[in-house]
Amino acid sequence: MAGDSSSERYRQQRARAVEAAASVFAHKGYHGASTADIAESMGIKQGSLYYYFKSKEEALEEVCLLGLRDYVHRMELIVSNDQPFEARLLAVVQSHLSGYREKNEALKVYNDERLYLPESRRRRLKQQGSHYREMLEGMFRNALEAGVVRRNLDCHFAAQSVIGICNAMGELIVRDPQLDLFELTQKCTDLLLIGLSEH
Amino acid sequence: MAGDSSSERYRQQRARAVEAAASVFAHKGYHGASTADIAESMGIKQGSLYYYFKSKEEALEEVCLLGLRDYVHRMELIVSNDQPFEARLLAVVQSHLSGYREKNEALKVYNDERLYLPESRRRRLKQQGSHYREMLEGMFRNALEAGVVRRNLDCHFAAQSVIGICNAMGELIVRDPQLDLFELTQKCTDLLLIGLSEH
Amino acid sequence: MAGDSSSERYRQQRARAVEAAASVFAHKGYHGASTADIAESMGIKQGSLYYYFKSKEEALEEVCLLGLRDYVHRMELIVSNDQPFEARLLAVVQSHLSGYREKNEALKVYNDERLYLPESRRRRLKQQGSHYREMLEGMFRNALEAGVVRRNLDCHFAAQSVIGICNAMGELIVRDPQLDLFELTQKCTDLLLIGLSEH
Amino acid sequence: MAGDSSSERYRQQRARAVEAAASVFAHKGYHGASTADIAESMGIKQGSLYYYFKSKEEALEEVCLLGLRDYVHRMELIVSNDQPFEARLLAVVQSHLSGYREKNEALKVYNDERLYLPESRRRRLKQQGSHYREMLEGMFRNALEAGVVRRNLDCHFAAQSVIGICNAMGELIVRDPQLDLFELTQKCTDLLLIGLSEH
DNA sequence: AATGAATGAGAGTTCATTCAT
DNA sequence: TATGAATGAACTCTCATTCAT
Repeated sequence: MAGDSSSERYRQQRARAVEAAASVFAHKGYHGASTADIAESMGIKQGSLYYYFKSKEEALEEVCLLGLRDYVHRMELIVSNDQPFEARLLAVVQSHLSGYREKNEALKVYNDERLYLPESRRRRLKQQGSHYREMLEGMFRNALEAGVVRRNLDCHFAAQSVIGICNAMGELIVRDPQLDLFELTQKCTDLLLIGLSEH
Repeated sequence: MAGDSSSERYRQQRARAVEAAASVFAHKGYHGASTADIAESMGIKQGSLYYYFKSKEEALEEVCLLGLRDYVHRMELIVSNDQPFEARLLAVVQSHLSGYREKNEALKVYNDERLYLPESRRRRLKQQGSHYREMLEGMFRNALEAGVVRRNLDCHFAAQSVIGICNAMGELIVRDPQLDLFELTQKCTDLLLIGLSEH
Repeated sequence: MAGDSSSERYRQQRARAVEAAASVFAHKGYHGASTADIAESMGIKQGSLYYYFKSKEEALEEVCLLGLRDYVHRMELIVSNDQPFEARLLAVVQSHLSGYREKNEALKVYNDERLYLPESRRRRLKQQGSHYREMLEGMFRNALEAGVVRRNLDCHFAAQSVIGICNAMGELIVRDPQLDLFELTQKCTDLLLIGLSEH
Repeated sequence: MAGDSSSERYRQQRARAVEAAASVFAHKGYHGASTADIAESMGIKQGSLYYYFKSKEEALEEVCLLGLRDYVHRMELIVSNDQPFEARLLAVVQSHLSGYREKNEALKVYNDERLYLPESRRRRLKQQGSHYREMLEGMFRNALEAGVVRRNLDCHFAAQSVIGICNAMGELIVRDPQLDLFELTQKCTDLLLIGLSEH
């Protein structure tokens, strides 16, 4: 009745495992978290975790992948849209910041812990991550051609700054669940567009 | 003869130990680094480290403190100076970014690893850290009164953004030792002051 | 209709399980092999193995028993036959060596791994194993009475030697599937009968 | 006073560790033995074992190396000696059999467990092991030229047989500490030289 | 001031085993 | 008859820490 019950259950539980790992890694860091923590957080015993992951490292990789997935996907939507630069930038910031709320902690883990993955595992991540930054850079290059950003703008630097600011806000967002994301998004976009000074 | 030779030597070695710990923590993270790593990096044996630190945790605390010390001190100098806002902001950014180069890796450790300290140990750090942010906020409030920044500016957010952008650049700086700090400082300050857009 | 189908199937599958275990134990050793290895080797899942064995230990016992069964049986045939000593010895060697090929790996497992069985389980094996050696010893005693072997021969030692040489060859046989068993059998028998020296 | 005390102690303890490992592996097999068993057998705690070995595998390698060392060395002496073939063969057998007594269990471990070492680690062993068999083979080739062994003798097979018989006796020797090695050596040599039959 | 040796707690991982389905 | 899921004990290995010297 309920569909492919056999592997369906597995997929569900594995998804739960990834989320549990995301949450634990986000709060304790990769090395600070134990597999027992993860297991407990999803209500199974430590050894059982290995039914879903071959290793702790694989768990980290999955979490990072999850963190990136929607994030990259949304960027693709934004870039393929036909809106003015300012609107796009707002969308980027909004997507990034809201990521910290919804997609709970996986994105934070990607930002903070991905370096603990061995080079081999990081490759897939890098592709997606670079893709993201390149799309952002491309957006700035378009804006440059359109004359809506400063002529001397270093697009690589600009992309990095957007990401940097958003990440800095991530700390605040995760720590304070009451924070008004709408307002924060505005402020970030304003800062990026017109800076802090009076005209 | 040559001064208080016995305890002088101790102070020197202990300073070396803190630096060694800073370097190792910066590269491997607190949990990823072992006391053996630290000892080796300063040319002594694992056990000997405990002559200088009571525990690994204490080492982390010392590193964080070191990371903050000059950083805060330089901010105090900047704030007490009588220069225009733009020059001060530039000085802040410059101080922050150059910190990643000179003051070795202690600042990076403070940023990335301080959360692994238990609440009790974090108190002293918080004082200094808050002090820093408050000085920065104060700087913005002064600028607000002087009318050189936007009337609706959220000073707390502004301070956070400055720190966030600088931290984001830290990644780049640590990774690429050839990077031109002067140029980067300019770009950051420009971004913060006038944003990315044309006018 | 086609016979007692239900339990017939069971018997077949169980036989397959014993053979699978034999193969895996022979290649990886008892402790080096996992129940998952065995299950995989017969195309079922780990848990299903317990439908055929109560424990891994029981599997080892069954394998050893299998390894001995035909081996002992053939010895019985040889001993009950009315041939001259030389022919009988040849037959023994042939039976032993070909055992490594045909009766797959169960005999090798008996030789190498039986010691991991607890005393209680080893009892049945010992009976059969001793029986084998005693038949061989008896063969030598007959030959001694018949005057076809050296007068001072220690029959116990002789039996042990036959087994020892054959086992040593077992390594070669299992490792090299091309090896000519007929030739090897000749060589072993020659060695045992006339030694290595010129007359 | 007592020599290079610092590393001397270490060397001694490490030697004890190798012997302890030899003994435990010999009785329980590599996979059946735990590092806790080894540690306990030398009176230290499990973790401390890793002060002497980087891994359990390294321990196995060291044991095998130890098992081979004297064994190979004695063969070198025998081969370089200028004695008649019969005397040399006796010496080989004697050396091999007595190895099971004196050099305690390391040789047995080499024989039974070396296959559990990964290819990379086995290389050094193989050199020594092959060296041994080749020296033995060479001895037979010399005897062949001198006409003291059968003209049609397969020297490789002969060498393997010597080793095989001796190993088979090893089981007996280890199990029965009272066994008269001198007598057993004679019997083995006789068997190898003149076989079991009357003339 | 520094070290070698040891410790013990805890980590990640494997695995024989169980059991509802 | 067979499986997927889970368990818990055992195992190898790491590491912060201690201490006699």
